[in-house]
Amino acid sequence: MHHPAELQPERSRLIRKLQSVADLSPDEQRAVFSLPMVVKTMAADQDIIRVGDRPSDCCLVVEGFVCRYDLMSEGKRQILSFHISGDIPDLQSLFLEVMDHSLCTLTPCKLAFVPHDSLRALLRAHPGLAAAFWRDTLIEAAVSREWMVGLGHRAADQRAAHLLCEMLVRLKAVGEAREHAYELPLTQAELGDALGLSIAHVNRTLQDLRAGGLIELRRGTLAILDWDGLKRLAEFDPTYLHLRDKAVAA
Amino acid sequence: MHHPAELQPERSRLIRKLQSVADLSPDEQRAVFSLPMVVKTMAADQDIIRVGDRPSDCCLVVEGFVCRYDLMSEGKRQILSFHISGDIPDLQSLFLEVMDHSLCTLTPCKLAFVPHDSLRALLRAHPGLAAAFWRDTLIEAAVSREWMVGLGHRAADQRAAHLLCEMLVRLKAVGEAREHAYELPLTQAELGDALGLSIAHVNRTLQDLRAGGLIELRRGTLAILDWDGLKRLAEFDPTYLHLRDKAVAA
DNA sequence: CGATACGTTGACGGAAATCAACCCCGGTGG
DNA sequence: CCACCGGGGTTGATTTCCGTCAACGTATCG
Repeated sequence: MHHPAELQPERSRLIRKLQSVADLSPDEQRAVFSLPMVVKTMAADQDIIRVGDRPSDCCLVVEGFVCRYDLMSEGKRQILSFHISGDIPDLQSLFLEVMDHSLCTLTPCKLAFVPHDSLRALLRAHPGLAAAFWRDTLIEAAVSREWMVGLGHRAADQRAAHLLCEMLVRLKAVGEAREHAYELPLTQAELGDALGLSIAHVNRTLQDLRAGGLIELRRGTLAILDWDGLKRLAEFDPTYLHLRDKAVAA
Repeated sequence: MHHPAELQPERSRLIRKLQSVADLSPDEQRAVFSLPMVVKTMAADQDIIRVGDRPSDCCLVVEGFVCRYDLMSEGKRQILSFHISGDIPDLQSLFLEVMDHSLCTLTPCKLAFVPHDSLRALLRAHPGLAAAFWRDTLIEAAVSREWMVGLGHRAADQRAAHLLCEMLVRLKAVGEAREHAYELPLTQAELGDALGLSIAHVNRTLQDLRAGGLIELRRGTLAILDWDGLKRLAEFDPTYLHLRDKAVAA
């Protein structure tokens, strides 16, 4: 039986992502191709799962931007991570019954839902895949730590610059970015919720980056004009993303 | 062959910790008891592993406080997590070759080093243990996210209060705390590096908490005088720690 | 006993929050 | 067709939390 990639866009996104993180054997790739999944499209700003839910599926992002977030009293929102094509942001629900944060779409999205049972069977049958997924959750944890460093100790412009660097490298790793440009369909309010900054200050910060000739950001498209300058400002070192292909980090 | 717990303090700390997170069968416990490990004592403020290292062992904390940290330019330090008896703070090195942060002792410590090979063999032979360890790494990630919320959006006193709540629950889960008191042998500088605050402000913040009748903190011993008040201030909800024994979270 | 590390306190400054307009643009409907 | 609306972006004035700096207190230890 054949599973040509062009007929299996969901599964091939997942494989492309896993390949950026670990080395999959042909056998393992085939196993991923036979994972059952239900594809669903969602509008922007819709919750996928909420705090307290006990999901029985995992959600694979096929197209669009998704984020984890947590709400606090007084309506403040902290965005905990951004997720792109190939990510499974709630993989943790395989092992932690109840969600300790929510998941929502930031743009219109194509999502694919995989039953926990099928995933568990896959991991049991293919230890190499289990290792790859585990590795991926560890990388996500590393990204969280890097964000902590930013929130704790970096100034606003460094923090923003670091996020822009990170997204470029991650998007390139799954082939969703050009050399020094990519689609970043986020509002300044969303950036602020991720960076721990007010809307007003995000605005001023982005203008500083523009004024410094580092970036251009209009209508959801980011162009990095001075990659070295941006990296230097952010003190960006992609090691923490633990990507397999070192070329990507150039 | 018998392995009485009192003769195997290192392994029993590990088991106690894993039991707080997952349910181990007698067989799995026995397997953990036969893990080879080399015990080592270290003074306070010593690096265990550094950024860039490629360790071939994992480090189990038997006694003492350990932290992960990352340094920035201008000597700023962000503490990324605290680790206590039973934790394996560098378990990730099983899957991520190169360290993206450092690990150091905060107090004199007893540490036990387990070769990667032995751990890998253990996980291969006991899928239930693999699940328990995976679950534990996911919980650590959840703790990081909770810290992100604090660093991004909580005021200094809430942030400090939240940390104190978290440490109580974690220490109680492994039997290292009394009802509302525990040893917290951290300097204000270390608290500041974790909370993203300057030394001066940590001092003021702790005095606010004292003045509010919430805590008493002297010579490394913390007494929580008003647990409900502290939880309320911190908006502390222990769900994110995903502990098995709900009683602990009271 | 002085050395050193940790804790405490105050004065001052700055980065970012808050509050409040205002602009621009695409969509919608009368 | 234009008026209106709402979401997103921009800007300025003011405030506040927290950092920085500097001094001083206090305890532990060789």
